Amino acid sequence: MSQTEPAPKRGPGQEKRRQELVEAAFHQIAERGFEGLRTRDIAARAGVNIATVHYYFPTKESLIGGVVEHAMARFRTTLAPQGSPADQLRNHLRAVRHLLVDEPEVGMVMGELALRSARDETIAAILRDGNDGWHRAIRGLLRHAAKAGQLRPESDSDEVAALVMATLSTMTLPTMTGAARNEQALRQLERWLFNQVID
Amino acid sequence: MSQTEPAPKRGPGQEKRRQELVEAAFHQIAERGFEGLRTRDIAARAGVNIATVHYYFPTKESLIGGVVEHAMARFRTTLAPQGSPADQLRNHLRAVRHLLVDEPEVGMVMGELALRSARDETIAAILRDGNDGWHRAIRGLLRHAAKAGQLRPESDSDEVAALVMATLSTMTLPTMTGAARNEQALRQLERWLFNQVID
Amino acid sequence: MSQTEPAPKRGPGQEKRRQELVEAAFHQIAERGFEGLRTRDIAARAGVNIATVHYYFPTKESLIGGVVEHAMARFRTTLAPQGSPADQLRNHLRAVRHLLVDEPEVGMVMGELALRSARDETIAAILRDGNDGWHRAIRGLLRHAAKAGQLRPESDSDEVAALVMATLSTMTLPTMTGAARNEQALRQLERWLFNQVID
Amino acid sequence: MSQTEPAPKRGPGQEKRRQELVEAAFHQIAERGFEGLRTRDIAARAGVNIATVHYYFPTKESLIGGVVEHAMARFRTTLAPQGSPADQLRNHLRAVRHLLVDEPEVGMVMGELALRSARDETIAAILRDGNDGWHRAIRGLLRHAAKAGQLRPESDSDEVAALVMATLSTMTLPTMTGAARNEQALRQLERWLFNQVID
DNA sequence: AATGAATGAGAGTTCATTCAT
DNA sequence: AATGAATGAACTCTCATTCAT
Repeated sequence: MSQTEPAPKRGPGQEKRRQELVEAAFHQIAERGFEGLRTRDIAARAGVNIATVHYYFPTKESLIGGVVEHAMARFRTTLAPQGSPADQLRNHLRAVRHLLVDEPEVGMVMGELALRSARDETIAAILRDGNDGWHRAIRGLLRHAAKAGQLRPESDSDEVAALVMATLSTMTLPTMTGAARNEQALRQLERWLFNQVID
Repeated sequence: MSQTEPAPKRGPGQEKRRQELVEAAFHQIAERGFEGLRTRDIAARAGVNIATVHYYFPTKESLIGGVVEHAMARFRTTLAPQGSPADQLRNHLRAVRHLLVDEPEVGMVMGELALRSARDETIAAILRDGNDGWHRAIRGLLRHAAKAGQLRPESDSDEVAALVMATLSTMTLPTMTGAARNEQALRQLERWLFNQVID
Repeated sequence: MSQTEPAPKRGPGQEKRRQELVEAAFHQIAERGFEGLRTRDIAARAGVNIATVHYYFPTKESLIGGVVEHAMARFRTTLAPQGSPADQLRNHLRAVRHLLVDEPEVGMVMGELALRSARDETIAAILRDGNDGWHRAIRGLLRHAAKAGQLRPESDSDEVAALVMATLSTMTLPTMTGAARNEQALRQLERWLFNQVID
Repeated sequence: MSQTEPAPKRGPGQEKRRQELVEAAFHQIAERGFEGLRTRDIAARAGVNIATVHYYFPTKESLIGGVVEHAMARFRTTLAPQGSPADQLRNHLRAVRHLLVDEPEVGMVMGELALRSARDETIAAILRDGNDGWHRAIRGLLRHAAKAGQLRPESDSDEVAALVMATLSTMTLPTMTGAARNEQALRQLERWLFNQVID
C-alpha cells in the first residue's frame, strides 16, 4: 500500500496532490457531512487555491468519488487472512472496533455514504459490491470455523453473517444508539458467537 | 387581518399549518437528505409561499427541530405495553420492522438525524434521551422475561439490549448492509434471543 | 405600445421591472457586446441586486431572449403604413436611418444578434422570421409603387428588395465600412431607386 | 533545448508556430465568436499547451491582433489589377463572393472584428485604414471605367463605391439578411452598375 | 522551446431570510 | 395569515495568466 512503485498517474497532476485533496475532502465530510461540504474548505484544508481542486477533479462529484474509494480502502484493512477461521473472525471484529475508535472519521464518512447511496446510484453500486464481499468473507469464516469445530455448527451462516454486519455497521454511527452501547452490543455478539468474551 | 376568532395555541399561526410544514420537511429530508433540503421545496410541497414557512418557523433550523420531534414520535409507537414481557419484546421487534418497511421514510430521516447529531448538540440531546429510554425499556422487558422464565436468565441484559438496538438501528439505513440482509440479521437476533439455550 | 392596459404579467414579478432589466441588458450589449455581457453589470445598471435579475429571468440566456424581442420591436417601428407605396418606402429608408442615428445602440445590438445567430438557433429563427417579413414588406411596396407608376417597373422586386435590405443592414454596423460611407451608400441607393436624392 | 540553428526572426519562437496559433484563433473566432474565444481551446486546436500560447503571445489581446492582420490579408486578395477597370470591378465583386462562399470563416471573423472595433480602437484603426483603401480602390475603378465609357458617367463615384462596399459587407454576415438574399442583392447591384442606363 | 502545475479574480447561479403589503 | 419582491452571502466552476523546470 505504500511501496516505492511509481504512482498510477491517472488524470492530471501527481498522485500525491490528488491524494491530499481526497483526504482533505474525507475529513471535511467526516466533520461537516455532505451537507456542509464546500470546495473552498477542502482547498483551504489542503492548503491550495480553490482552482487547484478543479485542476485535479473537474467537479465536486468526481472528488467525492475519490473519497468513496478512499473510505472503502480503509475498511478493507480490517480483514486479514491470518490464523484459524475463528481467529480471523475474532480479529476482524477487533480490527473494526479499533478502526472506528482510532479513526472515528471512517465511521462518519461511511455513514454519510450509506445515506447518500439512497440518492446516488454510483455510490450505491460501490457499497453494494463492498457489502456483498464483506458478507461472503464473514460467512466463509463462519462456515470454516464451524467445520473446524471452533464454532457451534447449527448456525445459519448467512443470517449470522448478516447480524455481525449489522452490529458492526451500527458502530459507524456513534450517535445512532450511543457510543458506549455499541461496545456492549459487540460484546454480546461475541458472547453469542464464541460463547465467551473476547479481549 | 381582521378576524374575530381567538388565535390558536402556540404563538402565531395554526397548529395545522405547522404540522403540514413539518411533514413536508420530513418527506423532503427522507427524499433528498439534509444535503438537499431547501426551504423553497418544503414550501412548494406544502403548497405555500416561501415566506409562509418563515412565518411559522423563523429559521430553517427551527423547522428541522419540528421534524426531529415528528420522527421520534413515529418511533415511539413501536413499544406497546400489551402481553407478557417476552411478547412485548417480540412485538416491538416486529413493529419496528413493519414501521421501517411501511414507512421507509422514517428510517431515512432517523439516519439523517443520527448523522447530523454529531454536529448538532440539540439533536444529539434528543436522540440521547430517546435512546436511553429505548434502552431502559428493552432492558426492562429482557429482565422481566428472564425472571418469568421466558428467556435465558444468564444474559447480561444491558448488553443484550444494546445488541437489539444495534440490529434494529441498522435497519434504518437500508443500504448500509443491504435491505435483505437486515431482515436476516433480525431473524438471527430473534433466534438467539428466544429459541435456544446456548452452550 | 404605452397605454393604460394592465401588464401581461407573464412569469414572476411586474412587467415594469422586467422591462427595466431587458433595457439594462440591451444597453450593456450595445456597449460591451455579448463578449462583455455580465449579469452583475446588468443588475448594477438597473439598480438592483444581482439575485433580482435571476428572480425575473432564471438564466442569463432567458434575459437575452427578452433583449432579442426588444430589439426587433424597435425595428418594426420603421415601417409605417401611411402614404403611397413609394412614400412608404421613402419613409422607411428615412426612418431606419433616423433610428440608427438617434439610437445607434439598436444597430449595435442587431449586429451582435446577427453574429450570435450563427451559434444560437433560437436567435437565428427569430431573425429569419423578421427578415422574411421585412423582405415581403419592401417587395410589396416596390411592386405597388411600380404598378402605380411611381417607380421604374422593370426592376426584379425580389432582388431590389434584397439590395435595400443589404444597404440598410450595413448601417447597423457603423464601423463595417465607416459611418459616413453608410450615409453615402443609402443616398446612392435612393438615387437608383427613385432617380433622385431624398431629403 | 540544445539546438545549434540560429533563432528565427521575430523575438522568441518561430514564425511557423506563431502562424499556427493565429490560424487556430482565427478558426475559433469564426466558430464561437469573441464571446466564446478561450485560450485553452486555441491551444488545443494548435496542439500545444496553454503556456505555449502565452510564450508566443503575451496576452490574449496580442494574439487577437495577429488574427486581425490575418483576416485583412485574406481580404486583400480580392482586388487584382488585371483587365480593364470595369473588368477589375466585376472580378472584385466575383472574388469577394467566392471568398465568402469558399471560406465563410473570413466573413464571420470580419463581422466579429467590425463589431469589436466599436470597443477596441486598435482594431478600429486597422479597419478604418482597410476600408479607406478599399473605398479608394473601388472609386478609382469606377472613375476609370466611366472615363473609358464602360460605365454610366453621371454616377457620383464616391457614393456608388460606398454602396458597393455596403452590399459586399453585408455578405460577411450571412444571417444578417439571409444568405440567399445576399446573392440577390449582389445581382441587383451588378445590374444597376453594369447593365442599363437609368432614366 | 515548451509545459504541468498553480492561482486570483470573477463568472452565473442558488438560497435562507427579510419586509412592505 | 400569507405573499411577491428583493437581497447579501455564498456556492461551484472557469479563465487568462504565471512560473519553475
